[in-house]
Amino acid sequence: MGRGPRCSKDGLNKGAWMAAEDKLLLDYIKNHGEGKWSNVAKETGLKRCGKSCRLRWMNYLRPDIKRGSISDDEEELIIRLHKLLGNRWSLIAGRLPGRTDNEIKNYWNSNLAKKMAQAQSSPQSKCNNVIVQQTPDQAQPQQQCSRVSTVVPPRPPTSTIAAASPLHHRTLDDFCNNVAINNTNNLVKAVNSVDSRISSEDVSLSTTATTNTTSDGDDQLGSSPTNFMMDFNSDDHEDFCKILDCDFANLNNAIDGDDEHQGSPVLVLPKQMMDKNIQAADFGSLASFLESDEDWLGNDLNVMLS
DNA sequence: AAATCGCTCAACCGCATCCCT
DNA sequence: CAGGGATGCGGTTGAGCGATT
Repeated sequence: MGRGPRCSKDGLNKGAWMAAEDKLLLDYIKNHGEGKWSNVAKETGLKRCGKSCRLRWMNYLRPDIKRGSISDDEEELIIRLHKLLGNRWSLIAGRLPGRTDNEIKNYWNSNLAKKMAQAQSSPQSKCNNVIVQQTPDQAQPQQQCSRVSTVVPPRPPTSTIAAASPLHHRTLDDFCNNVAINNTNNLVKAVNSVDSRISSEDVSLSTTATTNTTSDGDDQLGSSPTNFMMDFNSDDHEDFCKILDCDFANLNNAIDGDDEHQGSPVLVLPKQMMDKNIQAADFGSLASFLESDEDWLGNDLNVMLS
C-alpha cells in the first residue's frame, strides 16, 4: 500500500518499505535506541532519510502500537479531545495508548469528519455541538474528491495553540477557572515526574487564593493555603496542554498510591466529575464524562460567564 | 468479467521548533 | 546570539483493494 518505490535525486529510497529495510531499522534501534535518525542510513546502509526512518518506526514498527480498529470508547475520546485540542493529532494520540498520530488523523479524516459534518447538519444528534471548521475555500461546494477536511485556524506562534483559537466552538477560554488544583506543588511534582522537561515555572498557576465552595456549601478543597483555582489565561493554554501531555495514570498513582504523595491529593476535578467518580486514567469514563460537557462545565462557569 | 468508484492508510512534503556548536 | 542541522508535526498524496455498477 502507499506510494510505489521511487528514488530521489540523492539516491535514497522512497515509497513502501521492504521487509529487509524494516529489519535493518529494527536492528539499529535495538542496538542504539530511538533517535539519531540521521545516523541510521550511515550506520546501516539503509537508503532512507532520517525522517522516513522515524516515521516508519513511529507509525509501524514500534512494538507498543495497537493494531485493529478504533473502539467506541477511543472514538468518543478522539472526538472530545479533538473538540478540545483541534487538529493536534500528536497530543490526541498521546492520550490514546498504542495509537499513532497518523492513525488518528487518518481515522478522523476518513470517518469522524464526516460524522461530525452530518451531526452538524442534523441538530438532533448528540454531537451537534461539535463544530467542523472550514476554510473559506471549503465553504464552496464539496471538492471533487471525497475527502472531508476539518481545519483549525493557522497555528499561532509559540505561546498559543490551535485549541485556544477563539474560532473553536468551546475553547479553553470557555472553561477557564474551572479546574481546581489542590496543592500546586504536588501537581508540579507529579507533572515533572512524568516529563522532566516541564519545569515548575512552566506550570504557571494563578495564586489567587480561591476556595471552591460547592453548591451544597461544602468547601471542596479544605482550608489549605495551597489550594488554588487554576486560572487559564489565553497565554496559559500551552501549560494546560503540557498537563494533558503527561500520563494521567502516573498522576493517579501520585494521588492514591505511594507514600511520597500520601495525603496530598494532586488534582481536584470539577465537582461534577467527582460526583461521577471519574478516575483521570479511566479514558472510557473520562470520554463519557466529557460527552456530558453541558454538565461538567457546570453551573459555576455559567454563573461566572453570565 | 470489466470498469469505475470510494475508502483506507502508509508515506511524502513543507514548515515550525528544538538543539547543538 | 546566530546559524544550521535534526527532529517533530500536520496536511496531503496516491497505491491498493473491496464494493458497486
